[in-house]
Amino acid sequence: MLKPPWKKDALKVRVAFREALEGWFSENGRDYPWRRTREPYEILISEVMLQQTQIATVLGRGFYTRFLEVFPDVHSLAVAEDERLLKAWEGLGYYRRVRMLRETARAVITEHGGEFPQELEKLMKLPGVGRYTAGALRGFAFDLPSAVVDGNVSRVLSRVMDFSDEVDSPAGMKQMWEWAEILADPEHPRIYNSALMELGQRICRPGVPDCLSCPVAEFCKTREPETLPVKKQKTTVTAVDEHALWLRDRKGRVLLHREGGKRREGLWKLPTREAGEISSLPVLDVSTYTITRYRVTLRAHDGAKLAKDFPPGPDEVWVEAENVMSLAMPSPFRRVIGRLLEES
DNA sequence: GAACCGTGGAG
DNA sequence: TCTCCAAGGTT
Repeated sequence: MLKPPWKKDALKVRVAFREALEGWFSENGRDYPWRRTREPYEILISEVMLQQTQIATVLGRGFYTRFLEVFPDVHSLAVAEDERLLKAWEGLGYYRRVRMLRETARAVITEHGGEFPQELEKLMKLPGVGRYTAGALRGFAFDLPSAVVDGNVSRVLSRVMDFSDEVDSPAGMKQMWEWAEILADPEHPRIYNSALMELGQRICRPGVPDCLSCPVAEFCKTREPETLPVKKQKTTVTAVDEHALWLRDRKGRVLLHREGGKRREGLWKLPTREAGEISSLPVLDVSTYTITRYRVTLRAHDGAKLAKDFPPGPDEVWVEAENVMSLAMPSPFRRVIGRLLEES
């Protein structure tokens, strides 16, 4: 599968590639908090936080440090209550991740005697830990041989190997992992994996990469890096309307809805209704947000004119105004509720 | 295999 | 305003 310059003297070329990459990293690698620890628990928290989330978001808003202060080890996380758990994750999105983190903490305790396993297969059985995160844990925490493929790595590899098929199809991912395994450095897993990912983040960027600064440019086969990687066409965005209710009782309490279901259980929002039920009520606030393939226009309607004995629906409860903002909410609702509370 | 799951920054 | 997409995983 390998082509020039990778075909001839394959082993020698691989070693040279690793050395160039690791040499660059040793001079230019950045200092992140999760690179200062070898605690698998702390590494895991960082990896899960960083899934589909930029480093600047995790670092800039203090999520990582704060989470570890609240939940410093698997034991504290294993017994975390929903409210505190979700509050520590509020603003990061993908709230199921933190729920699975708690499940993983419990599994480490009950199935592994409180210590993280080191085998890839056992790591991948932990909830929310897939092939990438398992490989990252092995490499970063234990410095054991491992390959990683994330968005950075697949971009780097697609360019280095001039791979113009879709990288995010099952076949494309299979190819990425194959190359990642071949190229991985069994002797310096931690440094090599860090270097490869940071190269993708800072040099081999999306769009137009900084090839003049690239330490492995001589190994790179593509002539058109800006055209790679090729990704599957995304589904079109659909516009939808969401009608929420802003309702306060005589004591000033606010009616909120606590979500059920597996994915969003425990997150608080304004009660929502079908358009026909409340769309004629005055609109207090209009905002838009995007969730998966929907662009949502969220209207908060004034429920003051509804019957006084308006019956709350299931999972809808009155919350003291001063407690509202301390609940964990999806960001769009948090913003709306914050605005409406200030106005009144 | 496709859909789903959040959010904020960059261009 | 709009699109892309970021240290992915689950269903």
